[in-house]
Amino acid sequence: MTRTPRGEARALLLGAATDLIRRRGFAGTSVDDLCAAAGVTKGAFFHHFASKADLGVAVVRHWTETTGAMFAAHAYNAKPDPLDRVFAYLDLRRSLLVMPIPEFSCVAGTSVQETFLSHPAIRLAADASLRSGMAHVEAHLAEALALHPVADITAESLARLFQVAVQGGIVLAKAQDDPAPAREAFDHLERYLRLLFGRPATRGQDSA
Amino acid sequence: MTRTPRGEARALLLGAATDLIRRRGFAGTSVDDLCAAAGVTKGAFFHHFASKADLGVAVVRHWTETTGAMFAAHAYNAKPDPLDRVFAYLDLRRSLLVMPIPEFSCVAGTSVQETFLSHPAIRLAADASLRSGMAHVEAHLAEALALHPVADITAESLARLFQVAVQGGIVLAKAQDDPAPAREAFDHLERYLRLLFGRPATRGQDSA
DNA sequence: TAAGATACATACCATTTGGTATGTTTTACG
DNA sequence: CGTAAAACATACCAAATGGTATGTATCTTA
Repeated sequence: MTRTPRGEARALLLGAATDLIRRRGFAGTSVDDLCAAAGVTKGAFFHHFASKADLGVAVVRHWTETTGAMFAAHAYNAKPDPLDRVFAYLDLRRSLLVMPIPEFSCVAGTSVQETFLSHPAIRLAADASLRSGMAHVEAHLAEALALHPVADITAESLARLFQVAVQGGIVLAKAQDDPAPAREAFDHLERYLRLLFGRPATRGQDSA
Repeated sequence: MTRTPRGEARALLLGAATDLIRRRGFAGTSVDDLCAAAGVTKGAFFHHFASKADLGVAVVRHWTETTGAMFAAHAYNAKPDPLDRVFAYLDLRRSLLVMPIPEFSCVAGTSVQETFLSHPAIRLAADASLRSGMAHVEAHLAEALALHPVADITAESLARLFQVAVQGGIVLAKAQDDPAPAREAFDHLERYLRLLFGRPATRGQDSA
């Protein structure tokens, strides 16, 4: 039986925490659960994290970095038209919904629901995480608005609406045990954008 | 010191649970916490509820009934035009956002995030709760669509979008410690509806 | 190569957890 | 009135909880 190589305990714990928090939430996941899932001992846990709350902050930050890198690295960022990039981003988000629900649910969104009062540090990390996700779309939206201004609409405001659709979609998907409402939320968001920007769907390229 | 009158322990526990779950989540709230907040002993708790999970199901159901009654009783339901009722409902939801965040956050939405895998009964109750909320708007939306059909749009689908906006708005509000993103989500939703139904905002009656 | 320093593992602890066993008091009702 | 069943309260328990104390192996670096 291969011992877990030295120096990886922290990464293993962050990975396990990402998984378990998405399944059971922060309070619903014990330190022992984390250690067992990561295949490390409690000594390793408290060597790397001062407390469970400290781990919570670290996971949310780690989650922010990994997901941010994933979206930043994607091919659609090369599209010339900014609004095309926005729609491609929506396509990407829709494509993620084929995975099991825990795998597309959001660590930051789940954590902040339970910890926004009890663990301010986690709340702040979650806030930064959601803002980071918004910033990605906001950049494309700002360019699109520069090319085609829309009255009373800012890129930040629309970016926040994206996050609302993401987070709300996850809640509905969990409740219904079905990703359909999340997908549908993105469809409505796309339709809203097409109405705002005056760009009707091209036949065959809209929601498949 | 007045002893808590007989026969009210269950109601007190449901009230305390509603409050505490919105603040700390389901797993983050202990049975002792509940009893202390309700001013009741553990004996009373386990007399009325077989387990903590059982209490969870009961709170979500209780929450569904009370909020459902609140919306059903509201004055705007008497407006003649169904789309006016939809916008009035949005106004009502916006007006709720002046309360502290825990008081407008959703018991069902918060609970289902952490329990959708571990407690199927709670998940089902939360699903029913969210569906109940949707059904309310859906009725008005169906009438509005009957008067003014919109291509590829159903009342159910739009009602789900309302829930997505509600739940997503709560998540963002918690993360930012500010109800503004929730309000903004409703503003966008209203704008989307006005675009779909071809009813521009009347000067002075739109979002204040 | 000696010597910290880092990265773990093991064993343990006080407290909290959900839950139970067993009372006592109040109410419904024949 | 008597009696049974609710509606609680009190006391208790085994397990799980977050956290600590202390040990040991590995790595770095002078």
